[in-house]
Amino acid sequence: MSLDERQRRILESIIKDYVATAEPVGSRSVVRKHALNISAATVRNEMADLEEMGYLEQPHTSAGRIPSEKGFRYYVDCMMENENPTDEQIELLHQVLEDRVQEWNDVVQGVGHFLSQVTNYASFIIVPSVKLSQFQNLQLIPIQEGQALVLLITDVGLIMHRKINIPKSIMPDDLQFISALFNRVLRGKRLKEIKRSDLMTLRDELKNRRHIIDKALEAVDNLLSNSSDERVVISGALNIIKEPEFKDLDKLRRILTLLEEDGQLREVLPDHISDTVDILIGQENRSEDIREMSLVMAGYKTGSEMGKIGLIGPVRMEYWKAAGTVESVRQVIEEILRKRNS
Amino acid sequence: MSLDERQRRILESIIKDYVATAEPVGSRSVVRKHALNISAATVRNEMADLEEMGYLEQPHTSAGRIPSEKGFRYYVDCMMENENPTDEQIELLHQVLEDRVQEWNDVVQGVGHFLSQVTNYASFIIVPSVKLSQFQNLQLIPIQEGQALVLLITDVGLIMHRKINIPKSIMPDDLQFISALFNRVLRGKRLKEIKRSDLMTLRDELKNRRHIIDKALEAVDNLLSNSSDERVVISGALNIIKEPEFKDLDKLRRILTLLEEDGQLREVLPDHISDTVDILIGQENRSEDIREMSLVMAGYKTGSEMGKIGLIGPVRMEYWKAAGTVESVRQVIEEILRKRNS
DNA sequence: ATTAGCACTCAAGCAAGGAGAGTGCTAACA
DNA sequence: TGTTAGCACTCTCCTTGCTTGAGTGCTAAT
Repeated sequence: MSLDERQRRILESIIKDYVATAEPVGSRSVVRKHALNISAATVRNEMADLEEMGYLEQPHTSAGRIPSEKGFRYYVDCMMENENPTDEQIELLHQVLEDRVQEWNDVVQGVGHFLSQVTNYASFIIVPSVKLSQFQNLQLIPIQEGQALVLLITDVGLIMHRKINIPKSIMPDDLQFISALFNRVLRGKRLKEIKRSDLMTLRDELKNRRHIIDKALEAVDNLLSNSSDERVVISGALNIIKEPEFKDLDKLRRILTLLEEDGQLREVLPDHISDTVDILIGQENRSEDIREMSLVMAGYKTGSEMGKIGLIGPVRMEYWKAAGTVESVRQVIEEILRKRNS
Repeated sequence: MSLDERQRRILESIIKDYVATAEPVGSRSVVRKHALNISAATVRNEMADLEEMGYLEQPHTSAGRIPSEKGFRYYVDCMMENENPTDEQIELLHQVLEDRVQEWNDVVQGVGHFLSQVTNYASFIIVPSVKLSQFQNLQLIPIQEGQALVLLITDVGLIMHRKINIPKSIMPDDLQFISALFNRVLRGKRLKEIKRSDLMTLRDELKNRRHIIDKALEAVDNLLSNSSDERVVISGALNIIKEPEFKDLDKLRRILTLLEEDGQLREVLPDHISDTVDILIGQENRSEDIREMSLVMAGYKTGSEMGKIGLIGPVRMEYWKAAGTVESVRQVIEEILRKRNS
């Protein structure tokens, strides 16, 4: 059932051609472009065989062949060599990110932009929920008469804050005392595991400063409940408008909506993450809605949790380039995260 | 040159019909739908007059009429009554924003979402640059062994922060001292007016703590140069995909790109802001790129600066609804800002 | 001033025909 | 046995011409 060398070369020719042009590929153009020493007729015979085996298909009798999803899968699994971004591109990415190591949002933005720019596909980045990180440190900081800032810092260095009003009678020392109290009770807990009951025990401990404690509790509660769940950031969604497979306005709208509407993409991505590059082609996708798209993605480790980056494009995708880019970017991200946490 | 009552009613009929259906309106459907006591032939005569005056145009001889941009302009200026959102909708908006008053980003998000949801057009919000606000307060806060947080607070209550490494020998008191120093020099300056020279004088003042000062200076410098300029946030860009005038893929792509690509929309908007609702129809727009779109927008005051909100849609727009919604939302925003700064 | 009637115009939709690309099959060839 | 040239066949796409229907402008009657 496996292919001989000539069949593989023909399959590859067809894939490269079809990916580039989005047109069915005829026997003549296979010999013309790839100068194998065989005639078009021979290629036709091989193509018929490849079709029978399911690697190619024919839109209609008198058209050329296009690779089937099985054909792409075979190519990806058995023949493909990743095409990495150029050194200049990687350099560029580093430069863009260098200034922003501290601003995780900007990093994500920059990475997404890079992915979609380089590949011309839509990119996505999944950032693990803040709620999975741990409470490290809380501080109440006086900022002006009658106001204080509640500052909450997590183990991965994320900083959240909220302003509260406080009675003017409260002294900085009081604030420090209260901060310490918070820290004692909450340190090391995962944010999502901090329950209202924890906050309540806190409240009971210090009856005489009830008012300010309440304010602080409220702020913390608010911070926790407003802190984002897993976030999905998408870049370059408009790239898909160029693909001829979406010249149908209705299809286009469905896909763009899927990409733009918050959370919709998340529904559609597989849960499993490996730390190598995963590729899902067309029908291999779990969800109906992207059965005519392909995914190329990889996981990255941020502390104890995993995030994902990836590309989404038509089945007729430059998998080699997509996979190479995703892998390179994954490495850069992990490097940055290492730098950031040190 | 001004229109008599009957002409106005005919113009209105045609506008309402055309906006609803995107099809040229014939004389028959004018009488049918709006039961004036006149015949189609009479309407035809009036329509010919209106066309001569430039309020209507005819795509081709045997089609109905469509309103010209001049026609829309006349309607907007002389006949239109705003259609405000329902009380439930306004209530909804308040609810959505209530929890988020402190998180300006979320407010902007929510407002944009509301605007585009209610009107089915793309919305934009321009947030004035942080750099225009004033330095109010800087604090250096120890967060763990060897690390401190530089906290910068502006007059409108915006909080920026950056982590720095510090020698372990530095005590909290040192940090406070340095903070005070910063505050003395910088208080009240506009962020964008803080020059490197200011920072340098600071540096010279305190030679013996040079190292930590340098770190802090670097952090502040970094915060200032990375703080965003005027920001443009767009919501519901995909709404325009529904409009039949953009069934042409190429047009659609141009507009969507304009909307999605950072900063492109800003280029295209007029600089002038009034605090009532402004409407720009098609060719009235400064920029070539949106000469087939219309803008409905208004300014809102945030402290001493002005921001803008608005809608962007096809010339065939429900101006009444757009204007009503923009105006209502403007009021809600100002209300929120008032609450927030108090 | 309004209206009915009618000839005229034009876009959109449909069918028929030709061109072109590409196939599968057959028969000849190494 | 594998390869190749040749040829008839198929199917899409494009063009052309025709028909249909909506809507107009003009004229003559009210």
